Amino acid sequence: MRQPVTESERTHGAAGARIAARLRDAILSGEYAPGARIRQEDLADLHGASRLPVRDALRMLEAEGLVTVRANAGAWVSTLTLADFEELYLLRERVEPLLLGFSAPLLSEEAIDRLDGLALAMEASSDVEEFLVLDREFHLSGYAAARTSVLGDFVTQLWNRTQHYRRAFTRVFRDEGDRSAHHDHHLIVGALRRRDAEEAERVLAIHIRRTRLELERHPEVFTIGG
Amino acid sequence: MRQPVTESERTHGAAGARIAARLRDAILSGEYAPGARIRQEDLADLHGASRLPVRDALRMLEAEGLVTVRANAGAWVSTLTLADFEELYLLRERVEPLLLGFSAPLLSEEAIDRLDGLALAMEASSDVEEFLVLDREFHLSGYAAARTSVLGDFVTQLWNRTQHYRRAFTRVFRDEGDRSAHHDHHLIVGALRRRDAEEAERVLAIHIRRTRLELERHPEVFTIGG
DNA sequence: TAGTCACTGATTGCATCCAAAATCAAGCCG
DNA sequence: CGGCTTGATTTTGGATGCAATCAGTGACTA
Repeated sequence: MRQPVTESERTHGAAGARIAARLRDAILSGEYAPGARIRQEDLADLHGASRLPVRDALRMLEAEGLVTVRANAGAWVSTLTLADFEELYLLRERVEPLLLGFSAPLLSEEAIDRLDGLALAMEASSDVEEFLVLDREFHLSGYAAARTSVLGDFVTQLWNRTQHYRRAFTRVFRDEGDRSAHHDHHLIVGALRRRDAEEAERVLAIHIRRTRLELERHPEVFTIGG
Repeated sequence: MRQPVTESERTHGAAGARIAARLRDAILSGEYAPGARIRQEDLADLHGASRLPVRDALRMLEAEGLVTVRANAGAWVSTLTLADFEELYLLRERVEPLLLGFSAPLLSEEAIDRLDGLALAMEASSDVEEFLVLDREFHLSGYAAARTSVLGDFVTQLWNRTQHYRRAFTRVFRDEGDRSAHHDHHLIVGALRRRDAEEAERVLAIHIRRTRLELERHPEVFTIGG
């Protein structure tokens, strides 16, 4: 009856974890589109391994919601309906402020400076892909100081699941010249700097909600993979 | 580029899923204690299968948080620290009311009658194990009408992860003659019957928070597995 | 005597092979 | 001519065997 030491260790076989990491990046970068078929043997050949660690990798990504597996049929990159997306954003709206509450008091001044820089860089950025990277970096860095065992990973998974769809509708919203997102970001940084975690959480919740509501006016975004 | 039909299908190999289901039940029923070692070959022999579907099962349960796997070392039934438990209850406090909000308007009158019956049965129950079953049934039945794709499963996982520790401290709290939990249950049923979802959500949040706060006064419960 | 190192046993991880299930296309029947 | 059934192909699922890694024990040295 020996205890597993700590959560943060490599929990899986090296090969399986490597393949999972690369496939995850490929999906998040848009290399694999939602709905795309994933064949085990292709991945095995690509990584010079057998199909067994590939199966492990697929199960890991399935657990993260990035991949959908059907018995005796195969694996596909997960797709979201509009309802799914709204559900995930309702979750984000409730969970991310909680995580920020854990992180806020532990953020160093330097970390807050970096968040400020990211917010400014986002405003200056004109490239959608760059904006997506900066936005993700801004939010996840804001949570990075939190010492949680499940919350942090869960939030990252929520971001990963919605990544491709964020890409799709960011192209629409940015052209509309919506400035409120940038405004929110600066409000959050300001609250964090004043060590007013409650205010930061409040603005974050509104920030996430705003995106969801805007999306409801652009349901055509969800004609992507389905 | 063919779509996976629907979420609710068997997504895994039959053998792996069967083993996972039985192991899950064994863990939830307390047959395996937190911190207990799980050997692949034992499970394989027990189910008359090879170690391969067993590994699949372990990965599934790891994804659900019930099992902790370390590379080249083995699998253990997950243990929780007091901080972990509080984190999970903070999550429940935010997520379960959201799920109840999805379910409430879709609950039939018969379903609400059943909830009422469960609440009464809990009050009458003197056996801890029976109480745990009824409590779980009460809550999860209350959410059962929700047509969600991730929220419902997530909440079930939160319940499963905390199951063993609920068992441990329920023995303590019940002896103290705390009646507020029963009071909450009836308030929730009443609100549901009046189709006042907001009130039901509010009471549910308080109900979950109360348990967390009570637990903070009994940290000795967490001397269980580690 | 306490700390370190090497060795042994046990357990997991991966590769190969075979079986089972689903997909897809062609042929058949209504 | 369209829908259904049937068969071949493709792809996944599982069993066995071997290699790699880790835990635990004992002896050796300072």
